[in-house]
Amino acid sequence: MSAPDHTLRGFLGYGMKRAFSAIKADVDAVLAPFGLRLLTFSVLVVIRDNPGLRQTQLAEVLMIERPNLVLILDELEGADLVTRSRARDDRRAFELKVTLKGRRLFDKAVQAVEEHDRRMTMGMTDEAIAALRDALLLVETNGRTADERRKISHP
Amino acid sequence: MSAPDHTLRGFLGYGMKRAFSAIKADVDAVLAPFGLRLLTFSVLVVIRDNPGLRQTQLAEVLMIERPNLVLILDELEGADLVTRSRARDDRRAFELKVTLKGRRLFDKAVQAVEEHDRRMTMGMTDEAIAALRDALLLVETNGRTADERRKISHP
DNA sequence: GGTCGATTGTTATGTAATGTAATTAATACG
DNA sequence: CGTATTAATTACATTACATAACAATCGACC
Repeated sequence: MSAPDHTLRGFLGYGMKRAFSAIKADVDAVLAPFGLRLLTFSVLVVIRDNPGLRQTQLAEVLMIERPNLVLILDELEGADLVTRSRARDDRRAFELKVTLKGRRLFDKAVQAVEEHDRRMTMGMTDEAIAALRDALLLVETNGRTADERRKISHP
Repeated sequence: MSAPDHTLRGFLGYGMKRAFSAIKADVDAVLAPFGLRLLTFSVLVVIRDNPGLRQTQLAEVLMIERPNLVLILDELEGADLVTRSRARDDRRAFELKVTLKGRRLFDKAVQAVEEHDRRMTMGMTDEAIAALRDALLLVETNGRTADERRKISHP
């Protein structure tokens, strides 16, 4: 009687993978008309929130490696959504800002993603949504803690 | 005062990405000593649950494309964990089974992943864990529903 | 009973999202 | 000043996917 993936569904990691893959497909589809995807949108949001941020800091916030940002920023800069300008006090670094065009796109994209979020949480109460957010943060923390432990024991 | 990713954290998709990435890193680390990763472990679990399953059905359960299963099964077969045997009633198809060695590894890996799950949900009540599972399933369903809608309107 | 469309597994190939190592330019500091 | 460090970049590898095309086989139909 049980579904063919009954046992597999018992593991949290698999459930997360399936849920993430579904929500990512939807958010990417929602962002496609703006020429964005989850990753580039995330970059845009963080720069919008922190004008003048440098690439290293941005990479740190997003927990991705610096080299991976280069192409993403090339893309956003090429689309005239963000600018890289050399920092006056440190000529190695670039200060990142969102252009006017980027801000306009950002506003529309945010609206679309908020709508998407509402669709993804359809059928949940506000409390349940808040509980989900809390749970995701806790899992992330627990996962990162385990990761730290690993890096310390195998340095 | 707000964190540099304050706005970004407001979006569910990003929270899911971060949580999934953290839990995946941990489960992969947990499975590494067994020569497995989340993906190969998932395949092993489904075959263990459904002996005689065929590749097409397996791909359907896991929602991955048939070609991508080929290398994974080569890997598991090469490690003597699963067998492919031609189906008697359809000589195009293979029936998949877990070997004795595979079953032994499976038992140990399952224990390790259950322990990992407990670590990832540390700090949550049983009710909160159940609520998280329900929420993930709902998000997955909502995401897939949206996907269907897209495929119907743009066929 | 032979032909043809569909299906099974496979090969070849492409892409997105990650990671590491090495390079260059600029800074920091003893 | 010179040496180590840091910022961004380049080059490259890997993992997890997807699509297209193909050979063998099946099944249905005339």
